Amino acid sequence: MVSHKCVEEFEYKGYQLPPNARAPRSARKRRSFEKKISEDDQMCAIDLLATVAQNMLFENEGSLMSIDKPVNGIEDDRVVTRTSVKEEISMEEKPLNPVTLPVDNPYHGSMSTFGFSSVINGKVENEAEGFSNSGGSDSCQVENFGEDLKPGIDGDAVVLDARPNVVVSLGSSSRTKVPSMGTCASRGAQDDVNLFSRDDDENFSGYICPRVTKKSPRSVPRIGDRRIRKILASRHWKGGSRHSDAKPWRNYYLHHQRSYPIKRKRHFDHISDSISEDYRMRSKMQRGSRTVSSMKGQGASFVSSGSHVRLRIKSFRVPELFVEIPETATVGSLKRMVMEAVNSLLSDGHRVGLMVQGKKVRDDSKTLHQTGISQENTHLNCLDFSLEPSSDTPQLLTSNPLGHICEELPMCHTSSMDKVFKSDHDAALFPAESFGKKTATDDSKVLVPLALSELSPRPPCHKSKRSEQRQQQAAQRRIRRPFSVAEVEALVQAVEKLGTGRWRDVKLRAFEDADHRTYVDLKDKWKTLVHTAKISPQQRRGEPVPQELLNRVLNAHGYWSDPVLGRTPSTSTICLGQ
DNA sequence: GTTAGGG
DNA sequence: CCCTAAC
Repeated sequence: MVSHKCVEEFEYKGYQLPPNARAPRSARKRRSFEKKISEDDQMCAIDLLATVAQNMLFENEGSLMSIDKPVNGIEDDRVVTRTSVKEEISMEEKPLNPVTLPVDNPYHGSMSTFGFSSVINGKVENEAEGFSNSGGSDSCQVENFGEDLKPGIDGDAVVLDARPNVVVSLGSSSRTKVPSMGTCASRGAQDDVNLFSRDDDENFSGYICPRVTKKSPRSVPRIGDRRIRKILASRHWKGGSRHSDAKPWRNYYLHHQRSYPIKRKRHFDHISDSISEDYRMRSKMQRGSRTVSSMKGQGASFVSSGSHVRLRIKSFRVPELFVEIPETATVGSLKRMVMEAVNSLLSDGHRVGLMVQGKKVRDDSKTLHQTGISQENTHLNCLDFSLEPSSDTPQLLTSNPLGHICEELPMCHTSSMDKVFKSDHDAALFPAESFGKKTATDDSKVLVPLALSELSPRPPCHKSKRSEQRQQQAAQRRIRRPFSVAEVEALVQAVEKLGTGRWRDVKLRAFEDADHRTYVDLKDKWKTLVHTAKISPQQRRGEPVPQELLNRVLNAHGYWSDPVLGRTPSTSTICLGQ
């Protein structure tokens, strides 16, 4: 008999011809799915916001930050500092204005004393959505917003690039000085947005110092961090069939329904130390703070009598969060998102990690003294508290259908992006242009990176059905990262070589180190490149792709899509026959 | 896990 | 960029 066999590689005009690679897979027609997102799926920022706020803010003595509330994994016997904090709060701080959050429906605007307002270009924008109507003590100061959130600038969205440090200060009766920390401080002061939230006595302050970077958002955090994505993917996205290595989030980005659920990172059990460090609570032992008398039960081995350590958690940092919000959304909506972000940082579901002089202390049974925390070294700034994900149930996002509030929030879409405080080495791939390119009918959005912990808590929602949970769980969209010309070049070259059906190979070949580019991304980009190449230059958007590249795109596309024409196997091509 | 294609 | 279906 005669065997017919095609050899492995072909080559022609620089194209390498893999076996059976040219003929595109037969087109598959799919039925057009109705939008499956029901009303129930819609989640509004206010849901979580209010819920979380209710959960955490005003428990017990009405302390704004209810550190005192037991957090998962925290045992009374070890959280000395927790108690301390509590005591300090109760001793030093006046209670907040009580806020009534209806138990049956916590979602309806009772965020009074914990609202954000903003001053944009010197103008106070008061939202009318019951957000900061706390008895006249408006609570926000936004300095130097720098730019308006003006709609319709060529379709460009305004990017508020916040590498914020939400700093929550506790335990000071004096006016809270929000410490500048981390990237915030190093970023320069211009165009910062400071959002303060506080009660009448300013006992609490959330601080966000984003930078308005419509021009050069170079400090966008990486979203595609491989490590994170792997964790996420492995833990929660088994069912998804997406880019397996990068599937921490789901898409609930409902263009047409204009309802954008808050997307938050869930927390994951084995988040690494380095991650949890992002949630570090820095505490400084300070002399002169009030006596903390809550070492009960632990005093056994605690050095000499009366040797109390005075701790004060002065602040902690939280990582970033992105809020994508249309320019047409209200200021109140934005504030709500910020609010939600902050709240989510503070609510429970986490445990506290402790580091002493850089070393993690895992043994909860140790005394402070044994651990090296003593009166003598309280002056050392050697204690780090971190918020770590509790190891129990995974984080589930839930929401309740919320008709009318959703209407007030035509579009709100929060996406917690990457690990914060990540290096900026990927930031270059996040050019400003990335936020434009929307059709006239497409609402521009504003990306506001905010602080948010991917340890975001479980909102105390009445999660009823598992399906709901799943839907809520899905809530993260990767940030848009337009391809640079260089990337396009690399892509084109790879496709020329490998063809249009081997995206994984393309990825490996040309984008191996680009964690944020999955092979699906590459495939998608190629798709758009082909389209771009076919339309007139006037219709093109974004950073112009050199015509030469587009020509190559068309060539390669035509070449690889035509199963017969356009290629004349040369060298190693051998079809064995007869 | 990959690939293709619609949204 | 996301999602699903088909491999």
